Amino acid sequence: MGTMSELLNSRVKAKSLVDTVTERLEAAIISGELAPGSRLSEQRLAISFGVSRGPLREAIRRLEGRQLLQRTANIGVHVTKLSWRDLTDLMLVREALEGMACRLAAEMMNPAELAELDQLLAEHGQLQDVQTGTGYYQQTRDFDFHFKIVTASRNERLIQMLCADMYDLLRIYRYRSSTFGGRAKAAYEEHRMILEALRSRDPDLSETAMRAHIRNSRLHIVKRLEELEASGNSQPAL
Amino acid sequence: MGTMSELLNSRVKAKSLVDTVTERLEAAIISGELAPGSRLSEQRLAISFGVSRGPLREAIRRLEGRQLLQRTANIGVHVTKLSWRDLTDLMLVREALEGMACRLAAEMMNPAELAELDQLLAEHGQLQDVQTGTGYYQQTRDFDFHFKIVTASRNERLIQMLCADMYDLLRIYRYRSSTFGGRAKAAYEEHRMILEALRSRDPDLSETAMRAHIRNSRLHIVKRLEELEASGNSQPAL
DNA sequence: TATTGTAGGACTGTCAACAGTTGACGTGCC
DNA sequence: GGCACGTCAACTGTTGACAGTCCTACAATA
Repeated sequence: MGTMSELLNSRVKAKSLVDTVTERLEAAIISGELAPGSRLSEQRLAISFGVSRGPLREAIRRLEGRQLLQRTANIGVHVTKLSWRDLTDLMLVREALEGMACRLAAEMMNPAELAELDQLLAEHGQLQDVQTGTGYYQQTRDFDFHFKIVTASRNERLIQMLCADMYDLLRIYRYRSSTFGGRAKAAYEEHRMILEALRSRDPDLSETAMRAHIRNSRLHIVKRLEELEASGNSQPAL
Repeated sequence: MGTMSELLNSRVKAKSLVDTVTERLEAAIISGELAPGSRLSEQRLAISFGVSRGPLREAIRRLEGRQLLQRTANIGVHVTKLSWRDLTDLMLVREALEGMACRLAAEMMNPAELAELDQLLAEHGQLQDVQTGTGYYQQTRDFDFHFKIVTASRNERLIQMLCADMYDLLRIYRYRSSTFGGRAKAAYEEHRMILEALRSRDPDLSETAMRAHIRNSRLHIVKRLEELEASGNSQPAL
């Protein structure tokens, strides 16, 4: 990994217009620049991206296949609107997949990867918001931890599903809500337990720990949503 | 479910050319009409489908987003070639997801659905190939059973992932190998155990039973593959 | 006032043509 | 004979234009 040969072997990126448009569009969706549920006009988007409608349409089709966009015939495309129900559904899927990933990682992880995780957690532990327990435990950091574990599973399909598709969808929420906050300390402790399970190379324990962690996160979200709803804030539907 | 209102509310399907082409293309891939790994020419395909290249390209992009096709710039599109490793990777993902689905189903299933499952298994049990234990336990029947359980989970995301994406990919193998055969009786018994777990509404037991079932199936596949390889049949890489 | 019919505009769906790239074949030189 | 180079055909990438559809607004009618 990371050797010179990779630089030599790596092909010059012959990125087509469609590829760049896809990336740009995806970024716009994830960042919230294109609001969920909003309709987007092919013509206007094509002009603003500086490309013709053809490549744009093909980029749209690709994201349509990835469920980020939805098209209704003769009407147009809409940015997929995720309800709160969708979020909890998604978290259940994530619990299952990442539990499996953690199980596999327990068997596949090499010492170097374990050390990386250890250092990552050490850094997290010294952060102010984690120590006080009130902060938000920045999602980026959270994703870092999970990302490393998933990658260690060595299951390409699993990695693709979680790191590419799933995290993208979850990221959408980050910009829309503070749903994830207020659990920094607990999350950190759970991360530590997961690491310990991995270090002991116990598949069952590793899976259990990871699933408990994600389940807690989900339950926390549900609780926050109920509070939100009780306070009259009639669910902004994301 | 299944009420009149659905018929009234359901929009008339205004299927675009792209939609029909997508379906046709998908079917061709799943059925093996388009061999895995084979390159497909846009021009020829467009002519054989009787459409222009535009819609065809958009259909390709969609399947590309669903990982059924892969495109390399300026070279062309290839039907995704799944290695045996990919198959086992896929089965691990399926084990995780369907375990979760079965867990949820244990809580959500209504008596009618349980009765349906019961009848389905009763029919299976009377089939010749199941009784002798040597038959193939037709995948269609197997899928029927799993399909019903997954649907009962009431988790739209899970249903989409398993019933649409995952089963499609797995179906590819059906036409290429007899890998799944020779486990009819065992599979049937496992199905019965799953049903019993569901009937007792025990989430943990239900998940465990389903995961064991899929894990056994995976191990069986691995064993068959090893036999195949030992017999000099140097993995046709599907 | 509520409903129906109609015209206009904007947009999507589709197609045909052009430009750029790739891979293969054949030629010439060592 | 083998290797390098140049040419060519086929294909992909992209564009612009045309046809068909839907939505909106407004007018007419009961």
